[in-house]
Formats: sequence, C-alpha cells, structure tokens
Amino acid sequence: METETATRWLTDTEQCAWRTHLEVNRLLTYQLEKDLQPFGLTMNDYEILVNLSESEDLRMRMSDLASATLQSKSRLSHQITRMENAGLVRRENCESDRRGLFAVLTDHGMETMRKVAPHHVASVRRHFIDLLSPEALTELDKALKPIAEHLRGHRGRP
Amino acid sequence: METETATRWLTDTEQCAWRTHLEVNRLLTYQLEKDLQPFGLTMNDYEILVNLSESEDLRMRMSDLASATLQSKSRLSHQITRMENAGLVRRENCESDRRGLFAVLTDHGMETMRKVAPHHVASVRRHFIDLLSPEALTELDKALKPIAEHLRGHRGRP
DNA sequence: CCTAAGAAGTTGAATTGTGAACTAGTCTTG
DNA sequence: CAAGACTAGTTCACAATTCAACTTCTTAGG
Repeated sequence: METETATRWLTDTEQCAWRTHLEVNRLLTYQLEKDLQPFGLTMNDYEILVNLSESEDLRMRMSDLASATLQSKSRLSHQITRMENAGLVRRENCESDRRGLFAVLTDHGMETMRKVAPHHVASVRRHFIDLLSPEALTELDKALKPIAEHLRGHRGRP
Repeated sequence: METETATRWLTDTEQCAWRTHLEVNRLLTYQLEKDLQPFGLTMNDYEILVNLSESEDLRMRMSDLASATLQSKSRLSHQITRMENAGLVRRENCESDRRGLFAVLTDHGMETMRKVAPHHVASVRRHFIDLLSPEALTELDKALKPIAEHLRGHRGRP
C-alpha cells in the first residue's frame, strides 16, 4: 500500500536549474557530435579511442571497456565491430582467459586519435570549459562528484 | 593552411570536471530512464507530455514541439506516431495553415501524466536535486545558463 | 574430477534514430 | 496571377541500440 505522501514538487529555482541542466546536456552533446562529424567519428568512437590510448599496451578487455564507457556488452560488441571495419581497433584473444577478448588500438586508430584530439579539445573548450570561470569549474566539479558517486552506487548497469 | 597553433590541452582540473560532467549526464539519464520504465514511458515520451500539458489547449504544432524538445522533424514524427498508437496523443489538422498539424494531449495522456509525474519528480530529487545544496543549485544554474545561451546561438538544429 | 553456476562475448530480431527525398501548402514578387 | 522559393510534415532506406537467447570457457562445491 502506498503511503499517501504529498509530492514535493520542484520549486521554481529547482525546476529552472534542472531544465537548464537538461538543455545544456542535450545541446552540448549535439554540438560536440557535430564538431566530430567531419572526422568521421562519433563521441562513442572517440571515447573508446581515448580509453584505449590511455591503457597499458593500448588494449582493454571488452567488459572493462564496456563498463568504462557505460555501455551494454552487446552495444559495445557491435560498436567494436564497426570500429574494426573502419580499421581503428582490432580484436585479440586473451591468453589467460580464453573466453576473453581485447580491443586493441591499431596504428591507424592511434593516428586518428592524434589528428582528431586537438579539434575535439578545442570544441570542448569553446562550448563548455572556456565559458566557465575557473571558480565555477571547480564548484561544478565539487557539486557533481557526489552525484556521480551516488549514481555509480545505483549499479544495475546497461 | 592551418595556422600552427599549439593545442591548449585541458588542465587536470578541467579534465576532471569535464569527465565528471559527462559521467553524471550519462548515469543520470540512464537512471531516470530506468525509473520511468515501469510506467512504460521513456524520457522522450515524458518530455513531450510535459510540453503539451503546459501548452495552451494542450496542443502544439509539430515543428514547435520538435524545436522545444530539440529533436529533428523526422524523429518527432516517428515519436508522435508511436505515442499516438499508445493513445497518449493525437494529431489534429491546423485550420490556419493547412500544411500544419497539432499534436494534442489526449485524456489518457493527461491521466498518464498525472499518475507518472510524482514518481518522476521524486526520481529527479533523489538522484539530482536533493544531492545539491540550495547554493550549489543556484550556482550551477548561474554557471550553466550562459552555456545554454551560447549553444542555442549555434543553431543548426537536428 | 564432475557438475552446476556464473562470467565473457556474440548474434539476431525488433525498436528507435538519422538523413535525404518527397508531397503539399504558403509566400513573394515581377 | 503565375513561377519560384520556402515551410510543414511525412516517408523511405539505412544505421545504431536494445533485449533476449546462445556459445564457450571458468570456477566452486561436493
């Protein structure tokens, strides 16, 4: 039986902040995606390249990559297949666990990364970072960190 | 010819804030979506219901709804078709412009809205609003507003 | 060791999203 | 008022995402 608790609607301030947050996310995602498009990459592609390029031996296990990028195994599998066809990564068997696979950054993937990164960073600056004062930035991070924490706790991932 | 300008990479602080921001968005979207799922709605559905329910006569022109929700015409068209099949909205011709259509909230749509809204609001509170101090909230809004502004300027919508 | 439970990944069908081409109505202007 | 340019919206073909089923390997327990 539901306890008949009155709904705590959002105050105007809350509502406003919430909607701004939603809007920024959407517009920002759209814009970054668009800025990446000329290079034939999506944000997803890019994020995977970043993860691999920052990893030991330029490789990661599929599951680790999936959870690092917050995607389902299935989605990642399709994604890697596409990127493999584009020559950005390749799959490689794992010695120690024969069920496992690595996604490995190829030379072409690395090269692409090097070429695209500056543009992407510029885009992130232009549309986000440079629009915030340094103080606002640290405040933002400080405010958001616990939320990330909280949400990570709510596991039950894609 | 590109002017050979050195890339201004992100500082650690910037990088950290940026990644937190990305992460929060993704986890939050996922969580809200998940909390809405038991009611058979997606965030997209919900947002459209909100827009319609707040509009004069519970109706909006397709294009206006598309730009309000930042979707392409095409996507909205499909979306409304689905929601029409679910009985949440219906299409209605526009007298004054015979090319035009309204998406109109049905009684069932309104009813659904009333039933779902409290849960959604609770979800937004639990996973976002209530995790921020009131000051942090206003700061957040103040920081993000100009970004929204900036991005809206960059029109070239989906 | 042998079996059952569980983890790593893939596959394929069904949904949903994208982009360009298309229909139909409106507006402008010569 | 007719032609061309433009706007509203849909449709079609294709790409990306989801979800459940499936294969293969690993590991715990008895």
